[in-house]
Amino acid sequence: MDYQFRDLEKKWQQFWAENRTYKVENSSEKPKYYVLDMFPYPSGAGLHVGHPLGYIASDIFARYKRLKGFNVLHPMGYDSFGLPAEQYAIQTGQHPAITTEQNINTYRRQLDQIGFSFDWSREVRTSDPSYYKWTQWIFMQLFSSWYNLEADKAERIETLVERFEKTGSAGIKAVCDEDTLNFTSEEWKQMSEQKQQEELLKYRLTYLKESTVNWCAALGTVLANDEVKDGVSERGGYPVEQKKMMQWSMRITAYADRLLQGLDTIDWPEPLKEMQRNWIGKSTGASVKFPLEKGEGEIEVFTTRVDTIFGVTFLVIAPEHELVASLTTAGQKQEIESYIAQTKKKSELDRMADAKTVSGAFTGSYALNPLNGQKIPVWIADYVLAGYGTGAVMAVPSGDQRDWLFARHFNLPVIQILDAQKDIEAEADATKEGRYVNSDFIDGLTYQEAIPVLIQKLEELGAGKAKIQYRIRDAIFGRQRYWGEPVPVYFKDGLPYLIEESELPLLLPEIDKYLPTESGEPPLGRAENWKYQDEYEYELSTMPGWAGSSWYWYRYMASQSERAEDVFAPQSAIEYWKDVDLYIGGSEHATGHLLYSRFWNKFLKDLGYVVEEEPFKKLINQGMIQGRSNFVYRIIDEEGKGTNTFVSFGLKDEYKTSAIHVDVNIVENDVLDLEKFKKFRPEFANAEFILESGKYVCGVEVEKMSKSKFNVVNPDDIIERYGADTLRLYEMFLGPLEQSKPWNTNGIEGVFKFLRKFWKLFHNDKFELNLSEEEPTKAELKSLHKIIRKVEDDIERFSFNTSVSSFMICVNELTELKCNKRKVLEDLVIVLGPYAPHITEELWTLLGNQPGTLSYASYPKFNPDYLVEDEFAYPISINGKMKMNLSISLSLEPADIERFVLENSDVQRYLDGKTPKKVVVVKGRIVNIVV
RNA sequence: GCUCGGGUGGUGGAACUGGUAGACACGCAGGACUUAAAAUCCUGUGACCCUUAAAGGUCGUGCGGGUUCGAUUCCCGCCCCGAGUACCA
Repeated sequence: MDYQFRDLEKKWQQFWAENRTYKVENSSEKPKYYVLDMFPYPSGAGLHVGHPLGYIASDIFARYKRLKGFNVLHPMGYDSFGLPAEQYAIQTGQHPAITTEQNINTYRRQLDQIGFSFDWSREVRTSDPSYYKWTQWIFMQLFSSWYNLEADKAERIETLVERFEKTGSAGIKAVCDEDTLNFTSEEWKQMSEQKQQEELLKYRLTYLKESTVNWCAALGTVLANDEVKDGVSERGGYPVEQKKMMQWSMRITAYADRLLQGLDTIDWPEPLKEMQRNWIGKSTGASVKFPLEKGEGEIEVFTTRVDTIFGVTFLVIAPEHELVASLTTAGQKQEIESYIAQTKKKSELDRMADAKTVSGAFTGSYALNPLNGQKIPVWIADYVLAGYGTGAVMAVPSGDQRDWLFARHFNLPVIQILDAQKDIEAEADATKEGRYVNSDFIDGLTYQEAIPVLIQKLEELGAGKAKIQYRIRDAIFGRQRYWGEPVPVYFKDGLPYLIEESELPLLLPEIDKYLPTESGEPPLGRAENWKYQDEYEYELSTMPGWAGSSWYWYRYMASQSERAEDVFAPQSAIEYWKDVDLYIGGSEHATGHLLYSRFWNKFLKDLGYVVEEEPFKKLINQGMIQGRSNFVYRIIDEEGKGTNTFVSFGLKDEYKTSAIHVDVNIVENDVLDLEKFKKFRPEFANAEFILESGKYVCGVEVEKMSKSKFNVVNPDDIIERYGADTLRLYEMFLGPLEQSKPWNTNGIEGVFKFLRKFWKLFHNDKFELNLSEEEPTKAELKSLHKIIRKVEDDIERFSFNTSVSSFMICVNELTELKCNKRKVLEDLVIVLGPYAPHITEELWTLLGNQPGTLSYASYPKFNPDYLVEDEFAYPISINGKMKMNLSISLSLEPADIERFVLENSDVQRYLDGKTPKKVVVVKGRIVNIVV
């Protein structure tokens, strides 16, 4: 039979499903291996050709690991809560659950067609109540915990209550709100229940807080910082404003340092780790209090250069700083007010664009340098951000360029502080070299010497202390949305209480419309009779998109039968699978999903529910597949109107034209299918063409893959035409996995031809199975063992594209050798299996093996003996330039090789009578003659 | 600005620790088979020069230097493209 990929692929997909070929158990003699993909959000558009790239790579890896004798967990599911389904619901009135279900069905059909070896019995959907029950449960654990800095881990809130009862608030080191009270154990016991709860909320790992949030009126919701880009919402591009609201927050800051430390223990791409480090933004320095010259109070600043404190010539506080009003003197009032008004007008965007222009205003007040009593003017300026540190900085113009520019602009003094500073009249010099000058008691010291002296002095004076500052802020956890997990909380006397664990899941109630209520409450406010115990208000916001994805890899560990148990995943399963060995997904989740997941994982570990500190041991980012748009060029007449004539790309510069996107699916190798083009749009029905060499060549541009650009390629179409095995191989063949690249179908024929050629190795000209039982020759074994080793090496370093090339070389060689020997082909089938599972399953059975056993065969053992050569064609170079090859026995030693080479008549000819100055011989590598 | 990637034929890309640059594939050109086309197979294909041909030569991995017998690979300086991030004190 010819290579009938359609029948054959359908047949095997059905076989795998019916026989549960890829179902995996939570125990095995074999070592475990967990291969995870970032699960998709099931959008209405279905999969395009870019989505499966990572899935194909992970599937190859999973299949390879099975062949290598591992018990492989390789699951898939859906991140099925999210905004698009809700937007669609608002427009159409259809319940998001229904459209989500439909989209999932499309995704499943598309995924199944590609031949993935997922264990579908472990599928998860974040919007399924049996799943979000446990998302809610984790929320409850966070609510019931506090972060004990002494133990450096999260603990049950009961341990905090015990300490309050025993010794009051004294000596408690916790990550908590700033406004916690000081009380004795007696005072604690005297407090009302209400008061106690209020106090405890300041310690809980998820807590209510009035926060300034990114409010998007158009979407009717609050957005996380990473959902806002350039002052507008990432999704939809609507304006975002700052608004104060009571919000659920997650105390991720408690884990800032552990999240940073952990990065050194995991095998992730360096750029991604760097992004997380920047996001966490740890800086080591000191906080210093500058007392006010007049009246009570002080201004606290954070600085990483406390050593420059004697160079401070002014303080700058953010325009939003709480002291601005009280510091402003009558004389400066007008100036300050007009400056604040001016900054308020500027959007976030303008502020960034304006980075170079210096602006600010003097408050009229002074503070005192705590170390020498110097009078220091206090200014406001918008280059100081209210949200970072204390919203106030000490300005050292000689050491900081921004301060320097500010000083120049407003004529403030610049004091040199280190003798190594260069010309500080020209610009600031932030050096730490040299010895201090103009710096009182640290004069003459070096940077290293000065820091401890200063810190000690500041502490003595009570004017400051060493401090570590983080950029990361607590994550806002509430969304004023419908299609998300309800928060398992009700309110009594204005304070939040958890519902009982036995009452989980708290189901998402039905509502009439998916919009906020008239009074501006979230959509859940529309639910009728939705009250806890018919009495108390439920929390009306829902959880953000990242909640469900922050722990899903644990749910996969629970097998289908274990899902019924009353736990998110059985302890035995967690102890068996432990963590994800390989995680593949896009780098766009660097500071969202991947940070929150690490946070929840550490929290679950602290409470003893999971065993590993880090959830994802190794991570690979697959590159983005961009679209490759094609264009036709319509000729424009003198009046500037479009004509009905289209000119080929190479001739377009001879005319006035406009470029029009054309559907890439009617273009092949950049040549337009004219008939299909005429049917593309009615207006083109009578189109005329100016061709070059009989063809219409289209223009090309790389853009995002999107419907409006007519450059979306659907995997279904590729599979229909070439089959899934070709799609899988081709996606890998396209280039290195981690590199972004435009999708281009131009080379796919080559991969398809390769599979046909491979098929032919097993068949004669009449397509009858034709195998030989003879012993393989040396050349055949060499070809086979080259590929055995190559694929092993390639897969281990995630270089899938190079294996595909090597398969082609191997099949070319075997075709040349007319090799149809079972002993060679059987091993080759196993090696190719992970890449092209359908064709290999078919051939595996044709070879006489039990159907379905290929997936669990053993990867052939590489034998280096077959690759041993006794001769090597040495490249002979003269002055480093390759001239010729000479076959020389590998048993010869360099001295003999040198003699042999120099005696050779062709070499003599190249030397042209000159005597070599030096001959470099590297055995088995190269000979270089220097003349 | 800072951080991280990346610049190799007409195209996608290969070259793993410094050792034959351009594997493999697409495209293109020519040929075989065919009434013809598709499919398939064969040959050639970095640029330039020389030559009837065989052969040979020069240049060539973004640019300029350096180290080395030898550099796409290592070092220094610069240019360009992409991604992330940003008055972070």
